[in-house]
Amino acid sequence: MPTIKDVALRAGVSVTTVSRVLNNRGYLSEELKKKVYHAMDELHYRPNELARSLSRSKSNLIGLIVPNAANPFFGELISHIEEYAYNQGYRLLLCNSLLDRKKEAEYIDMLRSSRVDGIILGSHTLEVEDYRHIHLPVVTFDRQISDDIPYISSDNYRGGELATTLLADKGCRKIAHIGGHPHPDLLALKRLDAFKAVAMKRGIAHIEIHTDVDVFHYPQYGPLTARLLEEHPDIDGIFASSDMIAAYALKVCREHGRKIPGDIRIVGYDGVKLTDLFSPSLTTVAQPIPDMARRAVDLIIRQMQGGQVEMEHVFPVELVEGGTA
Amino acid sequence: MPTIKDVALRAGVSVTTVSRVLNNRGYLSEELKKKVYHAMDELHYRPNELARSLSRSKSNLIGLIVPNAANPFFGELISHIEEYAYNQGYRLLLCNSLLDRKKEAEYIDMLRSSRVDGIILGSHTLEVEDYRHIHLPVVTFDRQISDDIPYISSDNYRGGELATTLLADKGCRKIAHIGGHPHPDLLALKRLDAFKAVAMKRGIAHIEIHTDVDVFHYPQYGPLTARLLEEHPDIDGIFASSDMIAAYALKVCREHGRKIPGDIRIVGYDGVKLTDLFSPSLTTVAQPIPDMARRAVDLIIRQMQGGQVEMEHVFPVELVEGGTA
DNA sequence: CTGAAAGCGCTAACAG
DNA sequence: CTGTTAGCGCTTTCAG
Repeated sequence: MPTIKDVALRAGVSVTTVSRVLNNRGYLSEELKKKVYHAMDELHYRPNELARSLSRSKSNLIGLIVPNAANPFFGELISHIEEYAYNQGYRLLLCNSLLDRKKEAEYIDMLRSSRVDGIILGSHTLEVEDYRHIHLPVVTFDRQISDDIPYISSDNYRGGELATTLLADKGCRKIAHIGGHPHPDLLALKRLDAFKAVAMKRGIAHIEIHTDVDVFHYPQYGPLTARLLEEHPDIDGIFASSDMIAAYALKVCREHGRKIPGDIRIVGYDGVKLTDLFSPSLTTVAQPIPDMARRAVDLIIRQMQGGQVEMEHVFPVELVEGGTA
Repeated sequence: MPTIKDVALRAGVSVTTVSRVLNNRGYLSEELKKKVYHAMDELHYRPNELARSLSRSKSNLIGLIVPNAANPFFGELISHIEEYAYNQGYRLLLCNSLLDRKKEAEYIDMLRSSRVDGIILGSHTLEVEDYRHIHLPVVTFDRQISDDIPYISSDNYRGGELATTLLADKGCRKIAHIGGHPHPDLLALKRLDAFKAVAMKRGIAHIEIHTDVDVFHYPQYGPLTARLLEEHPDIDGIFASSDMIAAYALKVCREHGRKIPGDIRIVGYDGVKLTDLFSPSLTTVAQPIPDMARRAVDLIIRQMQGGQVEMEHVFPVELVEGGTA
């Protein structure tokens, strides 16, 4: 593979000059540029980013840790983050933590070794302390790790209000919230808070059920919903903490002979593309995923440049009325 | 950030020695190792992978280009590839081509600049010629680019047979195949071939419809299916070329008042996790995604090591009977 | 405006 | 068995 030296030789200039045209620094006559570019083309030259990164001590790499790329929500997030990062001149190093503490810690180490310029955390199973030692631009999704690490989230409380209010307005008398384990650090918990508050205010019976630990292990939501229906046959509204959970709830309700939305109304959360693939489409509280993805990348870049950044980035949600509520 | 030099100084040895314990090369007394490890710990030392990669001219990076990480099939693929690659000591550089020729070409250039050790192509919109110049271990999914680039696919023809035979066995009299644009290079075309062959043999009326270009632009499958139902109201079986397409077909059929599987039977392809999230679960031809992911990584590694590899890697498919057929 | 040379952090001959 | 030293390919002072 040709190096900058080969190009210099071929173009009859010094490596410094080649480097200059490569980075377009300082004055360079058109003629000179042409000559160098020509040599590059002839040799099929591709600058070695490893060497550049090493020498500049800047890799233009962003690490992204998510629980699982196979999850539709994270799939969309990844897709948008990658796209925007690429447009800003950054490459993406992707990691699936599978919500495993040890693996997540390893990944963080690995990313530091890789000298990424920053880390976007969509998964954060570790303790606050573990994150303080990263010493790198970081931004998290849906968790406030410390007051010097910016976070991005949707307006969870508002989302919970929208969903629950919709159920109430549609006349539900007994509603349930289904979600993952309510870890106190998770901002998604606010969806539940709002659910309770609205139900209370509207004088509606409400119950909450959740998984033990792994929020993203979907098969468990089937039995969970089934149990809900058996123990509370009079349930007529469900607020699921994600669209995937809503989909499972929808399925199980139907299998139990309930008409949706006739007997039971269901509202999801996230607004992933997949929602309109169901029949009827899922009614859901949509997060502006592309905007959030973009913000994540921007925050990494701004921190990298030493800029001061806001710590809270709460994005507005929107109720998308499908046919399940 | 501490360097190997700092560690050497702190441990009272040379950098060579530190490098040796880092790579566990040659004989090293336990005592010496301890000393070095201790120094590393004290300094919170993390070897700089950029420097290592540069010096060894091996990055332990694998580039993965997919059409879109938000697509459930690719989401699962990415997830498995990442997991296996990581276990083998490789990191993943992810790219979304969005099926855009120019972008894909740019990504390939970028990955070469990044000195990835190999490229896994889940997206391949370019001409054969463009790929011959990569000069790097490559493996593709579902497309045979040339006879020296290994490819991975499911047994498309067999899958098409399974799906179509199922429809025939269930008594369908007029069936349709819905898929993306049938690009001749795409191995997925064999699903269609099998569909036609089986339908012919069983004496069943059959038609095929497909999108114009972008296979992964799902919204278009709605209208496409709607048109199908209007022009051929007597359709009683659909073989969709992916689970996502099947999901859209399911939805549209229902919206047109058809009972599934009573009036129309639907079979998908891929076997993504999402299939059992529908009610009823989608009947589909499942590909062994984890095995295929693993093979992709193995093939990159083996080629990298200069090993000779088979060119064809066709994986068995399995009919998964959900409730739509 | 251009080039020589030092250095980014690590590896690997090659000596000792 | 351990250390010296010359790269890996590029950037960036610092002279000229």
